Amino acid sequence: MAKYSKIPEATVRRLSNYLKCLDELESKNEKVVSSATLAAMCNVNPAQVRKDFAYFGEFGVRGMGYRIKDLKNHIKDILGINREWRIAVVGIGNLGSAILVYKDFLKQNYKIVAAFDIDPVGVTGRISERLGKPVEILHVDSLKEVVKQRNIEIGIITVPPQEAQKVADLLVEAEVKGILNLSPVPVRAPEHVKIRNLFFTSALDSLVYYLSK
Amino acid sequence: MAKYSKIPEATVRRLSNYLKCLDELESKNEKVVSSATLAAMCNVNPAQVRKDFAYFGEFGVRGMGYRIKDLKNHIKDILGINREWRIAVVGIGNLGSAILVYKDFLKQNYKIVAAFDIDPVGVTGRISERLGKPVEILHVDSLKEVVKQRNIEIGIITVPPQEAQKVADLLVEAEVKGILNLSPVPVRAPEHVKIRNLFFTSALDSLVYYLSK
DNA sequence: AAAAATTTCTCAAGCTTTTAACAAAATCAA
DNA sequence: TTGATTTTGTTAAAAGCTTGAGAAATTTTT
Repeated sequence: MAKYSKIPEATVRRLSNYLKCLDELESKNEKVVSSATLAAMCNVNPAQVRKDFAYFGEFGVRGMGYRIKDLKNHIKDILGINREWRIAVVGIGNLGSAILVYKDFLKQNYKIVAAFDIDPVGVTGRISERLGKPVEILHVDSLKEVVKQRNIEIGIITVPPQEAQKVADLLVEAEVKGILNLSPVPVRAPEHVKIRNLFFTSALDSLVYYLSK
Repeated sequence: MAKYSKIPEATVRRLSNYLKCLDELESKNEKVVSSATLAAMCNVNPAQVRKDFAYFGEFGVRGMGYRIKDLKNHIKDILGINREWRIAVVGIGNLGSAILVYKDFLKQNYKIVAAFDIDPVGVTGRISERLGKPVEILHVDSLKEVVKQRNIEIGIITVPPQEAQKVADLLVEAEVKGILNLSPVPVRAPEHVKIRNLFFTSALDSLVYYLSK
């Protein structure tokens, strides 16, 4: 991991993607995969696949390919997702509650260990009803305290746009390390807190750009 | 628009982002913005901002900057979002219903004109109750027919992973032009149908990669 | 009206990323 | 065991993207 000083951001994105494709292969009981096959699944160049892995070591077997189980572990190690990450969701509206019960998180090492809203009582009934079991939703006022108590490192923002920055500030104050913002406005934080803004409309915008030609 | 043959994908992503920041400026009653200011808001280099626009024409005024209103229109023209895009959402579970009522789509020219589920009756009650108004949810069996009737060009997939590819195939058959896949597995389609896979866990993966160092 | 200041636009240099090509190593077949 | 085949890992070339610097145009100041 010292051989290369800088890893392209695109490589990181692709690693996460390879992982998804490896899951797919594994579910089809494949044991081994070549860079060519994986590349085809991910719409990238086979040389790219090999190069992406080469940044971090030698994971393959020449003449054979990559053992899927091993490769998955290597990628998880690289990404840092071979351990549990404790997450808080802030804003339990439609999107927030969708995230709360999002099955895919459970399979990963992402664990939602707290949910906050400005109206926990009003919201709790609605959510619990929908889930068929009670979910503990706390008032945002307790965010700082609870985030620290529960060792939460990541916050997911699913509040309305006008509240998004305020919540981001709260999360920063509570000393989370990273923020995933799903509200439709960009939020900002000091250098030491990493932010990912994920906008549905941006995904559509870029899709539409390519449709329009 | 003939000066440059190929536009970097990163430029397209940034254009969509500039738009978000311009909205923000406009809401603060700003009329004009310089590449320096916009760059700072978007965490990019000012030269990058100017270059991104230069691909498509001359939108600025020297010594002054960019008129926000004009610039927004230019960007919308470039992206192709200055007209209405008609969308179908398939899979009205938690995430699907969140998307259905997602306020940000309404403000854009993205219009959800159909919703499908495998169990429209069971789901309708739940959704309508939550929205306080009845929402028409159709059976997936009618997808092809309705997509054509209603001139739908984009499909959003929010079904469980094991159904995702099937739904993608259905949408392709119904001749949509593009697909936004929010299910947690990659879906594939023939060349002529554009796909955007948007995975929550991928956003977290890349966030975590940078947190782990 | 002229000078100073500002800011875009353009060009080219510099840097990064991707791709191709090939040597090296392992597997597979005879 | 040997030879043929496969497929990785590596290097270097090619392509692509970002950035800096300066000319050109506009605004602001004097």
